[in-house]
Amino acid sequence: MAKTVAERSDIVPVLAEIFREYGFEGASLAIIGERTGLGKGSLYHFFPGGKEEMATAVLAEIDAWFEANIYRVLREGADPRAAIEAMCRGVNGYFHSGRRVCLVGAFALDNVRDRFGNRISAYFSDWQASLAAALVKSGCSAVDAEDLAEESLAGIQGALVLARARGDASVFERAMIRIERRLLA
Amino acid sequence: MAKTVAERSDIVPVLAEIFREYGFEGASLAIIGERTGLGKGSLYHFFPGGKEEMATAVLAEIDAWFEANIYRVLREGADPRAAIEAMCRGVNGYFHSGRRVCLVGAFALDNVRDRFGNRISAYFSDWQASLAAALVKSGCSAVDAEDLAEESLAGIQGALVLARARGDASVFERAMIRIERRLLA
DNA sequence: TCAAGATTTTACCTTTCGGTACAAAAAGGA
DNA sequence: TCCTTTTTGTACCGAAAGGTAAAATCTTGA
Repeated sequence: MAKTVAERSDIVPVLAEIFREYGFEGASLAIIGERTGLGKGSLYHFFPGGKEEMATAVLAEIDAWFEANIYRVLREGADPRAAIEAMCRGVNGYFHSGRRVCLVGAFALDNVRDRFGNRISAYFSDWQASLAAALVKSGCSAVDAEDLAEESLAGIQGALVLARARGDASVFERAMIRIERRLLA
Repeated sequence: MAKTVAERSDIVPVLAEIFREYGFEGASLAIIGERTGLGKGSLYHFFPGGKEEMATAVLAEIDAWFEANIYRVLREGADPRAAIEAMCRGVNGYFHSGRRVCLVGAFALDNVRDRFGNRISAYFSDWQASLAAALVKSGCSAVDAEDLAEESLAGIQGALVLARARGDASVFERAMIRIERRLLA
């Protein structure tokens, strides 16, 4: 197999950032080509399915990152409180303290939701389930854990919306502090 | 002035629903024409500025609705606790208990945010300010009121994202109950 | 009734969209 | 080396996008 000048795995993060900035429909092949430095030929060589396959790859990578860095720690970490703290730190870093948008959330509000419905739904389900698991380990009842996890996820997503709407990332940082405090209470 | 068969004011709500469903870019003139029953000629007669003017009109109408039905009551209502309860009821109705998306929030995450930045930003600022005003009247400190209002708005927006992502409107209803309880505590 | 304005129909324009075809070019292994 | 496979460049396609122009039709007040 020929050595790839540009690996598929190198392109996916660039695609992710493009989709975050322009949305699925707004990310034209012209923009994608420009930002990745790849012509249509190369793009369709790596992603024969076109934009849809690109977005699927991006969502898969996001899913893998959260699974490895957030969900697994929450589910399997020895110290649940430490895992929750790590989640808050990790999430804050991932969203660049509120300056970066959640692609999954943006897709959920967009009309592409139907196309990627399963992945979008799974992203939040997995997150909520693993967070609730950590909360149960730290002494919560199962019902309270589910409820608190759901509230926290909504708080995060909403804070990202608000931060972006007002052009003020500090909204997100304040939200994360509130959420962490409540999760550890 | 000739009697208008279809008033501009009759079209705006239809446009709003279209933008909610398809987003700004996704709402093509073909779809708009089909759903409003108006040809391009009529559309450009009422909205010479094209899609941009349509979206501006929709945002203005949303703003007017919230000002008349939510913000004003919060600011000027005699009983702040009753005003907060009315807000929760009104918001729950407006978003169809979570089955309807917040257009302003969706625009905020979209790449059209820059184009309508002022209106998007004002929507949330006005909401937060009026809610905080009601909280202060009900005994909150100014700082706590701002913080609690911000948290509530984020909770609402996040719940709309989650409800849409999981295709489960009950997420939103649970969130509204939590938020109302906390606002009245 | 009739002129003036408001509204709609129809046809058309340019640009850009996602996607395809295919040949040229690299790259690697034998 | 040379043959195979992988990767890229270029040209092209039909469809759909947003928008324009102007004639035709309808409404209404005088």
